[in-house]
Amino acid sequence: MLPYEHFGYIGAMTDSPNDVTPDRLRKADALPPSDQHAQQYAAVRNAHETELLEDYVELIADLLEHQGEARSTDIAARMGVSQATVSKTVTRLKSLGLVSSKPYRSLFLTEKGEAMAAMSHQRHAIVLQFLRALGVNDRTARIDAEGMEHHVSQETLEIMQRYTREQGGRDA
Amino acid sequence: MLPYEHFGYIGAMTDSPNDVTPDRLRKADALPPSDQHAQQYAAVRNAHETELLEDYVELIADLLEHQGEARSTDIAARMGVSQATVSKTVTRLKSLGLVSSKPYRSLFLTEKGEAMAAMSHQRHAIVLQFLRALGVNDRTARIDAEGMEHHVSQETLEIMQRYTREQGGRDA
DNA sequence: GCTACAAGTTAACCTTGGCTAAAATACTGT
DNA sequence: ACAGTATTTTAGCCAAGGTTAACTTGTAGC
Repeated sequence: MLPYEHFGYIGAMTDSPNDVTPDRLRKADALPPSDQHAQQYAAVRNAHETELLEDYVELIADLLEHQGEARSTDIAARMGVSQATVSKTVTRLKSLGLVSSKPYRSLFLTEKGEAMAAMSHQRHAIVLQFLRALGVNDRTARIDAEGMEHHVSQETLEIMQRYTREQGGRDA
Repeated sequence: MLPYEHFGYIGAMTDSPNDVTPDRLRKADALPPSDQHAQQYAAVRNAHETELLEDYVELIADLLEHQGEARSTDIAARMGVSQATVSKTVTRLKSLGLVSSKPYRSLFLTEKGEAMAAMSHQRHAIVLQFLRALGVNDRTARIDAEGMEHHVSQETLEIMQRYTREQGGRDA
């Protein structure tokens, strides 16, 4: 079954009397020019390519920090994936120069990997904190942040950070 | 080259003196229990499965509305992808009962497809308007919305909608 | 009504990210 | 030290989403 089939959204929101969309937003309904549109999709496809890599590297960094080592069993458990899959992906991470390890041994990050992990971690944290500052429930915020983090631009991140700061200050 | 390599983010944000994260957020640093963590990733993988399908139906609906017909050339151009790819994906959409068409003819949405498109379109609009209400530049907002929309939960969507409403009212 | 070009399809290939099952290596306890 | 268990890797499978190149179908113009 496809997700939307049990996602009772339409009835709840269509033709809502609360639609106060200002006119300046109505233009959202027009199609952008083809080439710009294509670039939008390209950006998403592009993000997808690095998503998984970032997730791995981020997780490895977390494991190294919190448990002292990053074993593929743990990664498999945390990612909810088989160890074989982890092994294959790690091979790819190595070939990209993000991870290093000797066969059958625990994993480490290269400098490049650490840079990526740090960036990823920050982005993740900013998005998560932003969602919580907005008032999203912790559990939901974590799930949304995991999915959203790879698609949030630098510009938006900065705005989120500013918002969180102001909001955090307000109820502190 | 990987995207993060030209994304000068770390220097700008690490150890910022503006880190006023309240203590209640510090726990974000701890790893969640393995099984919960796994569910987060599973949710993301799940979203990925329907993402492309949603993008297609949404685009087809837009084309039907704005140009009267949805031809695969246009889809290919707007998605920035070859026609062969569109053809293959459309075959999949048909087998899922989302799209209908006779060979070599223009595409239509089934009821199921329309339902999905409507939901997708609303979600997209909410996220896009939210980002703009936050103060994100239009162009950036479009790109971010395209990527984020599939990862935003019902709960967060409602909060975004509320925020947009309040914010929209404020400067109207 | 035929010819030429545009649009759609099919075939053959690639990479990624899953899986299971089996083999190789490392670790642990007696 | 070595037997048994746990971990990691490898092999072989699959589907999705891309590609190019070749083929089919549709449509316009003369």
